[in-house]
Amino acid sequence: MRSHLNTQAPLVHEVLAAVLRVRSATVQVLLWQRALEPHVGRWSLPGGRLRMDEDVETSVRRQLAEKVDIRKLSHVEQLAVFSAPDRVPGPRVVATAFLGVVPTDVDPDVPEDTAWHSVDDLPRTAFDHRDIILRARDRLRAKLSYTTIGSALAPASFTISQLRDIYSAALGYRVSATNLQRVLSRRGVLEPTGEIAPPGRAGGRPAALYAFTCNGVHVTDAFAVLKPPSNKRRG
Amino acid sequence: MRSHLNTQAPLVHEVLAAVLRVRSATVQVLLWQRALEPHVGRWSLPGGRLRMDEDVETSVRRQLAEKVDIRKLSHVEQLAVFSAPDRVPGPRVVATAFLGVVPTDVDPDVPEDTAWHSVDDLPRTAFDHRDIILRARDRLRAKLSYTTIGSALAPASFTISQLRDIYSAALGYRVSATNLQRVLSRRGVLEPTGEIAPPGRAGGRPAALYAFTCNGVHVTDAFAVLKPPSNKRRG
DNA sequence: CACGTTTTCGATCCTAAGTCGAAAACCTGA
DNA sequence: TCAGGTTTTCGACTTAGGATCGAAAACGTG
Repeated sequence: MRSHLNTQAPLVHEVLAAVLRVRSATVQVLLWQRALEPHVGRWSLPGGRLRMDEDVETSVRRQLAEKVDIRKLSHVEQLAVFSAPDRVPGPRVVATAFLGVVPTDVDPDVPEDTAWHSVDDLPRTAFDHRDIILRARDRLRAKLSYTTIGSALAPASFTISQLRDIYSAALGYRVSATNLQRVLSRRGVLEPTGEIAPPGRAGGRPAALYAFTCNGVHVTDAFAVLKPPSNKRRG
Repeated sequence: MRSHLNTQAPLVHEVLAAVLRVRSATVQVLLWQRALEPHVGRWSLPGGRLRMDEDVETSVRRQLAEKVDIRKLSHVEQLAVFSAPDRVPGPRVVATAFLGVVPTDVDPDVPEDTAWHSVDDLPRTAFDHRDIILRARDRLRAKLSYTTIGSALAPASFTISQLRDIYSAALGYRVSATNLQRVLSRRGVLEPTGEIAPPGRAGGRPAALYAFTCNGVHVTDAFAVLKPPSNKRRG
């Protein structure tokens, strides 16, 4: 069955990364503006061609390190394959899309043609990249409920209020600090560092600093849900 | 950046399907035995090369329909990309793996060289196909908790006991019929057909027939978990 | 030092899953 | 026909964990 594998039209495999972070109470994605046709001026996801000696994850990490200055992503995972025959003009290109996450506290230098954009207010995007971005955001939202992917969004140490703001921005609805605190604590993924954050200049009780106990993102054993507030039960 | 895409070494993209079903209280996967080198005699997943005019999902459905007689899979979804440079000998082949599901009641004709194998007791498999199969099983298990993928495993109508056996086999641990009934009913995905199944020849109260209300597999809005019974809470 | 502000913590409510056991409905064989 | 075995079904109870609220704690400022 694999006897004449090389006898067909050429096919290119590229990797693309939707790198997300939370900033200014919104989810942002890293995009760069195309300088060449096709789709000049439109914004597109970083990535590029898969080399022959690397797998897709190695490739996406390399290209992110090369093209934009992001060496310490807090999380990377496969998202999906995008393979519509006409997804890009010209020769066939199949893409493996990734979800990347950067903590709120780091602010990596990015090249001139690169910038963060709010996912809720995207500029004109190239090819099918808009679909990929939205898919990445949905994945992030879903995983906040039953994994420790929140640890990839948050800085190394934080107050519960800060963490609440991060979760709220990522999920798109207000979550309670009390409940977030208890849910994560009960799961055993949150622990106090012992340190205290200085209060804001408006006063207020100084907040305790917390950190995630886990290294890396993993599924919570008995996972449960952080539900949107409102919609009550139905009969 | 995409100026000289065609100037590199050839790359082949294949699609592979781990088609699962529940039978004889086990999860089974459809495999075919290789007749050619490399890996002659080993068992491998159905699939094949991606054509230039189709996306990966179209491709995997076509190849399943061609190579093995499975035209009505109850569910198909992307699993992951497998792309280790040396995953197959010879020219580079990147694979998009799929999870497929067949209901317990249909028994499609399969070619001579093709057979169902228990996932818990696999024969010698080719390339990295064992990893793919196990990944597919894990995905199926996880999704039983928070999606309606059970509707893809089950026949069109069934008794709660039958459904319990299906869930038990797929999950690998005994689930309670009472609880399963209540959980699925509360989610609104289960409804009685009104019909009654004849009792077994050992007697017993005749069981009511049920059916899933949903067409297709989707995530339950407020999803929760079917947890393994035993392990009690920790202090 | 009264007042506004923010965090923190306990108490309570509620949904939904896990468990148990009895009743219902059927068969078979004496 | 009826006693005993079998399987399903249903209700009641327990338990886990998320949602909500309000009071207390701990800080600034005027």
